Amino acid sequence: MNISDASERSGVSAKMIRYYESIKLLQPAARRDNGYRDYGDADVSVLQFIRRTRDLGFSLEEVGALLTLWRDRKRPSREVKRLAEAHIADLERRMKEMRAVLRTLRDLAQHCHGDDRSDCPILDDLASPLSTRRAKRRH
Amino acid sequence: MNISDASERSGVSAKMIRYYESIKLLQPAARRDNGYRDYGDADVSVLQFIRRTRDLGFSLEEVGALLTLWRDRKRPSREVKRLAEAHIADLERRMKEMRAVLRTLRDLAQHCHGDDRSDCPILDDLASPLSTRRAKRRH
DNA sequence: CCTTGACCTTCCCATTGTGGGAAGGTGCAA
DNA sequence: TTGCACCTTCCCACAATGGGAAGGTCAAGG
Repeated sequence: MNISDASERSGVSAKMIRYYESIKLLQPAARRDNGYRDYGDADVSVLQFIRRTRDLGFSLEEVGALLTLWRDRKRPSREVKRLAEAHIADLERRMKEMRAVLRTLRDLAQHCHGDDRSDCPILDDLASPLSTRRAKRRH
Repeated sequence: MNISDASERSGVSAKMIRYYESIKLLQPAARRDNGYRDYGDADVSVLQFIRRTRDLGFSLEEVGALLTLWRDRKRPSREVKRLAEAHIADLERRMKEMRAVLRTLRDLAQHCHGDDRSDCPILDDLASPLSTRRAKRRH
């Protein structure tokens, strides 16, 4: 099948399919006489694997590692799990940061009148965060 | 003061200070005779504002808008609040997505032996997500 | 006075993952 | 034959940041 059919079936854009091939995440696709790339069901499966893995937030580098493990019938599941857990830890770290940011933002927004008046605790904080503000003192 | 002092005091790298100037987020800095950029305390304040705003996850475009509002003594706080709340909504949306992803990943990792054996529910799911898997049927 | 090291300047390149679009070839249907 | 929908490669752009080269400047110490 043509690239656009593979794209439709896998949910990966044609552009990205070509890109993945160019960075060697994918084996070079078979070509028809006219130079068109030609895909089979197995290729679509690989593309779906990539799509799913990307959707779970893995980087393309990690996708590559997972693909290799997937293809290796003798892989130790330990390695897959290790990759997954590293990624989980990364997401958890980022979530934690976002939670802290959200807490701050909600707090600031809550205290802002949000009307025609110009005084605004949000801007006040951006200019001089509460966390760094303290009683005046001489240096 | 020189750029590296401004950098140190604001927590914004010299590289980024020049970049912010180049994209017009910052007014062109004053120059000494030798061509060196010259910063004062007010400039450092602006840089700190940017740093803080970036730390809260606003894009440079949003930082620009907030800077403009900050400078405008007659701004309505409504506009600041609107920006903040849009950003909050964005973060909430992303957190929600991440939570869903994390749920899935934790679930998969939990069921993976993580030993020498090759069978692995993580790879199984990537290849064919549970959510799309159903009883065999003919097409 | 000269050297050395720490600054400064601009300019280009790389990153990550994706999309847009141009220029040119191909295949199929009316 | 014409037209349209494909396909190909190639270059550009994005967001925000860092690395590093090539060359100018300044201050301290010999």
